[in-house]
Amino acid sequence: MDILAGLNAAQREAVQYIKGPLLILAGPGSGKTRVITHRIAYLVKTTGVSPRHIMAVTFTNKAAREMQQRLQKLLGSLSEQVWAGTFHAICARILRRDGKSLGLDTNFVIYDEEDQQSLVKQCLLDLDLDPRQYNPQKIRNAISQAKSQQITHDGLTARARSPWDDIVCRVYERYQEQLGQSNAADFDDLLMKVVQLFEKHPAALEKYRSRYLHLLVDEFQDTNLIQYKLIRLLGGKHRNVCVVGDPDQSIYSWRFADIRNILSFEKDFPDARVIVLEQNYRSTKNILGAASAIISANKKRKEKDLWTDNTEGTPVFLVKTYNEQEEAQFVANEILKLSGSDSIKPGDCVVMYRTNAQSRAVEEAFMRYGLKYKLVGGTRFYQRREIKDTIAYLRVIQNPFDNISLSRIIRIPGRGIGAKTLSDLTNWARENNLSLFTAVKAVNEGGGPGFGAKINTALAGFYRMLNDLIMEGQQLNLIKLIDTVLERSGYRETIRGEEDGEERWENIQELRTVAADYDDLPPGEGLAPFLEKVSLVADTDEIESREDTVTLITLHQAKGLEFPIVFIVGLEEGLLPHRRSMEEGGDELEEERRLCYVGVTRAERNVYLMHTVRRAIFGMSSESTPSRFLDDLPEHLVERKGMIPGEEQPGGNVRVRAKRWRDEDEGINIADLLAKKSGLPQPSAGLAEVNPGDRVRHAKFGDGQVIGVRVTGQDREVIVAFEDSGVKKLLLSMAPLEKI
DNA sequence: GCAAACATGATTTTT
DNA sequence: TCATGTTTGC
Repeated sequence: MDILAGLNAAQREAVQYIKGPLLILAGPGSGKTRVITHRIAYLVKTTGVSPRHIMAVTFTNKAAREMQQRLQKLLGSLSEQVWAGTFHAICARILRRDGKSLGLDTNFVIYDEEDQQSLVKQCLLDLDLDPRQYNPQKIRNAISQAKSQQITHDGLTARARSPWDDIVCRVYERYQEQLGQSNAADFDDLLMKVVQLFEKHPAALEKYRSRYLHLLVDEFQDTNLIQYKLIRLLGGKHRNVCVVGDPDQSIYSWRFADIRNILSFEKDFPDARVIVLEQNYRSTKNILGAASAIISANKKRKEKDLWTDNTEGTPVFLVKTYNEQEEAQFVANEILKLSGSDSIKPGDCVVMYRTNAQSRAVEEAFMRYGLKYKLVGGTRFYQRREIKDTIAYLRVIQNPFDNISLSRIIRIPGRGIGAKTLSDLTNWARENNLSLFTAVKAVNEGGGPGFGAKINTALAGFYRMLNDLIMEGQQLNLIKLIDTVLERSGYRETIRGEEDGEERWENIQELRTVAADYDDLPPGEGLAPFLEKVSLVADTDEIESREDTVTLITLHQAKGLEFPIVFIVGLEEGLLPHRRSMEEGGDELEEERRLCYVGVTRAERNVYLMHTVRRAIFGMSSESTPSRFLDDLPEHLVERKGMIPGEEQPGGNVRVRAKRWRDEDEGINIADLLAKKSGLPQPSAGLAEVNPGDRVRHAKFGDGQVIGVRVTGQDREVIVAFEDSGVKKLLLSMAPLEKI
């Protein structure tokens, strides 16, 4: 197979330029992944580089997996020798192997954000600081930010400028101490410690440098300082570093991604070749034009000239609806319409939004319309309480000094050990500089802070159970171990008795399925790799896409995906751009704009940019203003739908508004058919022509005059001033009203 | 120690 | 509005 076949000139150049630093600026839909994988294949097949000498770094497991799969197709089994992984997975592996000199034992646990937060809270308590006064979340974030720049506790102390900084520093110090005692590393540590390792131990660095002679980095615009440092260290000698990214798609600065890394790259590698991939293979001309218009308004930006050979396509639809219910209803209606008349299926459609809360209205409408949907994100699998609990048990078995996991499971299920006991125990452990596990052991041996007989018995039972499980952990295969843990701890019984216990239990069974991959390993040896896997994986493998299922997703998560039909809802000031990014400086606003750009550039055929007149936020409905991003759309690329300016009437002329997207549709209205068939209330149906000023008669209240009409969800609320019964609010669909 | 009342504050979330 | 964490009463 010819590796270069089907590549355009720029792509080909990027594939063939293999010696020395290379920066690829890849516009959306420009075949970026193709270039990376073909480049690797080219290195191996054409220039004879051993796949063992290639490392490819990604941000997500999904990206790593996809890369691996595509390499498999190009290279066959040779592809397995390429080290393709996420920053965190790669670093974790390096630390397991070589982290001893940094005080990390090979079986260290990896703390996720929730664990980090618990630890911060504990540290605050240890330091006699009130967690309500000093927000643990903010402190966690500050520590994470410091680590992302390789600023140690000492370094942070040196630059502390305010009382708040001092608090952060004190917590940071204790926090690191506690991580050490628990033989734990948080996500940031994985990176920071590898950099420390390489800086302190040149031999270790040399080992990896001489092994991985070709380095590729995907989504380079999302790297933070420490990640870039790592790349420089690993690639600094052979300088065969290829980074691929798009500054216009940088949307993770709040995770400390630093767009300046792209500039630094050109400074640190002055001889770097820069290749820009500008041809787009994904979208129509109109969509690309709209996207370019939006992103061009950013000031701090490298100009890129995207173009496409694709057709012009339909205009970008600019849709205005009254509120979020009608917005969602429009989406549902449109999807049904498209899938009736066009070659489009619901599975080709995606609804994107800025905040997760916005999915609600969409879900409700989809349920009414009988549309299947898949919500991406939400409460993620490994974040679920029952999953975290189960994993915490397993972690303690693997590493009893893991204080955070131990304090999680000691009270669950209830075994007569409560908050008070736990805090006494924790304090005693702290005073004696012991781990929680050792403290429990001490109580069992007649020491400890001195509890009553009842608590002593409870703790003794807990300690015995843990010991048994630790022992048996050595002798059981993973699945048997998990079953034993759930049974012996009483967790199974407890969880199944709870509300939605069955669902939770099924989730645990799902975890057990993941464990099946490690069940064939010899007794005792499956646990460690299993825990590694679940610590570094944010989600279960994606459910395969189905033809009949619409995807609901945040704009952030949509990066890297593509769909024929894209709906972006809530393009309103305060939502997109989000109000929190409007407060200060232009930088965050520019990022919001990039977010919008990412959304639009996901589309292949159609884009619907939607906004409302009123939207409920935190339960309170208020007027909304169309997003400033919409102002930048050139009129000739746009077609308006929904409420058309100039045609609306003050007071809310319901009929005209509803008509717009229902009656102009040629052909049958599938939604109506569906609704009738299923016997569900027909959305937005039965709209009587009622306007303020009309005289009406009510069966009970008598005659009156309509003084207002308001849209509420699917219905209209009519306010009528009755001659005899006073002012009443009535639902148009329910009230026995007739016009007189 | 635990359940129910109460207060609070609420983007985005690759690992 | 609603989910989460904290206080309160048994």
